[in-house]
Order: sequence, then structure tokens, then C-alpha cells
Amino acid sequence: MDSTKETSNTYKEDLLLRMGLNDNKAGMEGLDKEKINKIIMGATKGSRFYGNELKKEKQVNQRIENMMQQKARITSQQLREAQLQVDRFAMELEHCRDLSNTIVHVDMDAFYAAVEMRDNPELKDKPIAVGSMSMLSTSNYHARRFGVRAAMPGFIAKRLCPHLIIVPLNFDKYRVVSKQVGICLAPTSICSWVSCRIRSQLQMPRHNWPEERRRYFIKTGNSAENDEPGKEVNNLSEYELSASPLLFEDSPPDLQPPGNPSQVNCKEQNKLQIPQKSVVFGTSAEEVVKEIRFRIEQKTTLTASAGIAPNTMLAKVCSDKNKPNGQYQILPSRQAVMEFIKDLPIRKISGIGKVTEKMLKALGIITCAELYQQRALLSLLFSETSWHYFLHISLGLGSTHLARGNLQVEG
DNA sequence: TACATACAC
DNA sequence: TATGGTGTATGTA
Repeated sequence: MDSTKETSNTYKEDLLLRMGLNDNKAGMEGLDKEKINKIIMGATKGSRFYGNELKKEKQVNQRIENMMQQKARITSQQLREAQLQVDRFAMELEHCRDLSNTIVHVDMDAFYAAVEMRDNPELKDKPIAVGSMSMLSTSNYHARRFGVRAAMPGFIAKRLCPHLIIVPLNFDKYRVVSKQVGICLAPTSICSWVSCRIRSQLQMPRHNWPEERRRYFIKTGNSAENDEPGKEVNNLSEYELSASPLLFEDSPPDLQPPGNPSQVNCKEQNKLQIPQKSVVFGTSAEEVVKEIRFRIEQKTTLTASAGIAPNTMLAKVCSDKNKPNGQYQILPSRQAVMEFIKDLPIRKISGIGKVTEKMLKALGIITCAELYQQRALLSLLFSETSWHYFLHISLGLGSTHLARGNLQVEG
């Protein structure tokens, strides 16, 4: 066998994986990866960056080789013992599984790019990215169709998409919007942290909330902001009976952008001609999150996506599922969690990066189900912290509460 | 302790 | 022309 050729081919594939397009991101499905990678590699080959990446790639390959040698030395006896120990631990974890909390992960869609598009209408319908010729922070969905994404140098992005408009970063602006987004969570009885990413813990269900506290008046044009439902409704309480807002209790239509509020299905036939349409949200977690996203959009004219799940790990993954401008919930049952986890690629989980992905792939592990199948082996090849972490993932377990008083804003 | 690596944003 | 800056966690010498 021609081992030289073998090796060089393998390296080529390795480098494509390391430097080629990473399409593990919303809005990047079905791209012509081959064509895109050709352009990327053409722009990067021979650079210092390229040399450095090559070196790092070799280190990772070495690590994998060491691991495989270690694996070859494992006896079936060792494996059996490991299996017993791991399963004992897994049983303990299972015993402690907590499905009683609801974690919400809110994530602004293409945040920086969305802010820039909002503030400069000329950018609408054009492929844009935020950052510089050296480095991009994010891109809009239009640009993603060309393979342009966050963490890509601007000059390469320009080769992929010559019409790309690169807008410089305006951190002050993003900070302001982040604050606004944080405010949007407060009245929903949710505590949470704020910026372009928000994790929040649903503290108390609001079964007892009166409808008025869940009603919002849809903003049209530049009218006053309406992010305080209680207040607004108090002013209008005399109209209550005739206003007859739609109450969609737990199975409402999907919310539409305020641009076409008619689809929110509101009744308008109130005698007093209240100049705004209103909408009332239900009390389920799904409804609370719809309300949050509605509030965010009303306040900032930007859209957010969200994930709802029994723990932070799953909520984060869920928030990506229906991006942009959507949400997804994993119901709080073991079966629902395991079903969701089964075919999920481990790379989708926060904390599994490209190195871990590659190491596990060398062991035949791509999905969470495979991660579970190999649990005994993993306990022999990785540190305790690591295999505990892997086991948590493969059982769909994660943190069920948020520190720091419940609201965390990242960005 | 100090340094390196992995990861997220 | 050009491939970030910062913070956290973990592992190792």
C-alpha cells in the first residue's frame, strides 16, 4: 500500500476539516462546500496562519495516535470492570435526574448584523458582515449563503462574496440593545443575565396571572413603547370588555413580525377604536417564551430564537433548532430528552469543540447515543472529569439551575 | 504556581 | 496586507 499517499490524503482532509468551512451554524445548510473550501484554501495556503494550523493539526493527530495505542492495550477484563463502575455511576445520575425546572435559552439572531441592518436600511437585502477585513464577528443570513460566517477573516469572505459589505463593530450600540433585551425578560416572572445571548430560568409558573398582565399592544410605526403590560392595561381597563383580545391558551398561532400584524389574528372590532391591536399570551412555558420573543421584537425590532428544556445544556441546543426567529421545547420527560439526544451530533453540545470532536470520532463516536455506547471505554481513556462530562451529555443531563441570581447575559 | 490547551463568544 | 481578544476550565510540569 502506498502509505505516503495515504498520509498526505489524510492530512489534506484534516486540514480541510480544520480550515475549511465550518457549516455547523444556522443558515448554512446545503452550501457548495467543495467550491467554498477551494476558495478558502486558495487564500490561506502558504500563509503563516496555515503553517501554524498545520502544526496544531499534527499535535492533535499525535494525541489521537497515543489514545489509540492506549486503547489497544486495554484488556477485555479491564473493560468489563470499567463497564460495571460506569454503569453504577450512571445509575446514580439517573436517580438524581431532575426534570422539575424549566430552563430557557434566548439567543438573538445574527445579533450584530441584525442591529446594523436595522439602523441602516440600505443594508437590507444585502449580504453583510460585521467586523473588519481581518476578522468578522458575524454575518447576516444572506451572506451565510455564500459561506461567509463568524470567525472568518474579512478578506477571505470578500473572495467568497465580492459584494459583501463589511460594517465595523459598534460595541456601544450592541450594549444598549442587550440591556433592552434584558428588560424584556423582567415582567415575565423570569429572572435571567443579558446581551446577545441570554439564559434564563423560569422561576415560577404564572398560572394565577390575570390576563391583563399577559396582554400586549402591538406597536405600529414609531408609537410609544409598550413593554409594561400592567401599566398599559390599567390605562385601558375601562375598554376591557369590548377590546376582546385573542387569548391563545397554550396552542396559539405562531407569532409574526409586527410588519404584518394581521396574522396575529387579533380581533379589531372594538367600539372605541383603540389604535393598537393587542395580543394575550398563555401561561405555559412555550407561551411565556413566545411572549419574551414578542417583547424583544417590539422593543428592538430584532428577532430572537429560544430553547426550552429541563436543563441548560439542552436548552442551549434547542435554541439553535428553529433559528432564526423560532423556538423549540423539549418536554420534561426522560423519554422526550432521550429521543432528542439520540441522533444529536456531539459537536452540537457546548463544550465539545473541534479537537474533542475529532478524538471521539477516532473512536467511532459521532452522536450522543454512540457516546453512551462507548462509556466504559471512555472512562479508561479520559480523565475522570472528562468521562463524567461525557456521561452527563449522553444521558441528556445538565445544570438545572442558574447561578448569579438567575439572569445571565453573555456577549 | 506557571504554563499550555480547549472552548465559547 | 490581512486569521481576534478575553475569560474560564482543565491538565500537566
